Amino acid sequence: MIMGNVSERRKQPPQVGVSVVILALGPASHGTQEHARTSAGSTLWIPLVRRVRQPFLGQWALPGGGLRADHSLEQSAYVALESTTSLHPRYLEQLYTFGDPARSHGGLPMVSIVYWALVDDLNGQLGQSIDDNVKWFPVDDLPELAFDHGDIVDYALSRLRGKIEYPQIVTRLVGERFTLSQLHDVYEAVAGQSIDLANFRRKMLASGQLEDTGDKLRVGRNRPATVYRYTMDVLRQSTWSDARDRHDFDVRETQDDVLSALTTI
Amino acid sequence: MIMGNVSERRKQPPQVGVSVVILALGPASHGTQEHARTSAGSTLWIPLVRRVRQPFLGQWALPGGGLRADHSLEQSAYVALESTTSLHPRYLEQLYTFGDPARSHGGLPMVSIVYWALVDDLNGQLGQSIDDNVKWFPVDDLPELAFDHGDIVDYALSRLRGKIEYPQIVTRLVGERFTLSQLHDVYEAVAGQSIDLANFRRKMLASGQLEDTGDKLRVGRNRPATVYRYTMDVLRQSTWSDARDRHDFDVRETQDDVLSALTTI
DNA sequence: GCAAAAGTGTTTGGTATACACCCATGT
DNA sequence: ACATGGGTGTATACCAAACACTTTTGC
Repeated sequence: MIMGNVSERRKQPPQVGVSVVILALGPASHGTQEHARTSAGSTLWIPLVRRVRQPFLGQWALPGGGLRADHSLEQSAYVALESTTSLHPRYLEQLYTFGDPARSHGGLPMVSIVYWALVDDLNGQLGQSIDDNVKWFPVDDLPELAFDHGDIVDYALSRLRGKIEYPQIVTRLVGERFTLSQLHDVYEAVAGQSIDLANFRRKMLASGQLEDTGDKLRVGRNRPATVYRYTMDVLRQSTWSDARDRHDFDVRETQDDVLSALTTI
Repeated sequence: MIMGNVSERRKQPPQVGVSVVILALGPASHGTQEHARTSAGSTLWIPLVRRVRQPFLGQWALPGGGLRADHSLEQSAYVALESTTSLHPRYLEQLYTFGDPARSHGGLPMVSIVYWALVDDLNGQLGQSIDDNVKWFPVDDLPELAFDHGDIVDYALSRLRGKIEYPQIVTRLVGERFTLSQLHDVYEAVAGQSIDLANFRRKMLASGQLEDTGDKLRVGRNRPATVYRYTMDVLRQSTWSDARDRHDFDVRETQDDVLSALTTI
């Protein structure tokens, strides 16, 4: 697809694509004195792909793909996600659209509509990299990223921190049923700092959002902890203030939407 | 520009454009019993353009325009804004990117990168509509909008409400120098509800963000009010939590950037 | 009994809210 | 003097942080 000379191309619309910041809970990264303070703990991990062309050839970058007129942006992000991790996202939300001409650093001007996603707990999947060009990294020990992708990851993390209160989000990380310690662990992993456990317990229980399942769970050889879940009320209603955040769909539905979109018109 | 038949077109990337939600402070809209409660007050106004083609021909819609590879998204939004209002934005920030195929309602699939902007107080400019196809409306009395633009406006308002605490934002609405009553008026206009003035005063003064200019301002024939401004410290530092919000540039600078972008490469 | 994690109590300080009240000014 | 908006005081309630303490389990 040849596009004429440079001065002609300047008036053209730029390339448009979708990128995804994929986050998952995993074991605490080793060698970080940072997490020696915060209890044993978990950390967030993120998959990156190695670039196979200029610019930034060989550097790590966010997974991404193109747009199609018959896909919603969310569907495009979904496809990009699946093609790199083969995991199903448990949450998917638009982050921001980046379009500064300077960010392409010598490549074609590029507009990236960036999504962020949560996927299942990935314990055990870390070792077996499907592809040599895809690798998971702990967010507190990332390599240098291509383009402005480092900033983008930072932004995704701040967004997650801002939404950790929402049951729809935290549930995707800790699961449907959890002890207060597990929930606490997730909060600390996301916040990146320690949180007083006693106050955390009270705050959570006082919120009225949790209900006792009646079960107990013994992690080590210590006193068993009671297992909680979010109440149906809370999970159903979007307590979220703003309308654009209503993207907590069940992703299996969206897969169907992809199919229906392909057969519509 | 003919693009082949429908099934071919489906695999193409969709059209991409920029739209802008432009907000300005103006007099309270008449005939709204809503604002009888909240003091005399002001309201937010927004300019809309009448559509001159299908779909939604004749309906009111958000101003917008195309993208160019040598413009940043912000610059494109800036151009779209100027061409409809001939006003300079005092604040401009990306809102969201809309791209569901269904939203075009029979038109070509369209991705809209939406910005929201604040412009100067528009008292006096309301009557003299430059163009018959551009008209200002109070946000609490909008007509039915084309596409999903109604939702978009709602979202822009919720975003503004979420950011009213930021000096960079509120300053663009109330000006650099203001009495606490004026500031209070703006807060009420944005929140859409009344706020206890006494507590508002204390909260603002206790924040340490304001400093007395030494001047007094008499609005009617009552006791003169002291004039405040935000401290330089506060205005300089972005106290904002997230990195993507750093778009509180001085727009005059950006105009220069437009020029330099046109002359670069 | 002891270690380790689960779970409770209590104190302290800050902040939001409601509302009564005083002050300065022009007519 | 009095109406009007500017400006202050105060009581209540709630919420977050800090941290000492008790309980339950396996060894």
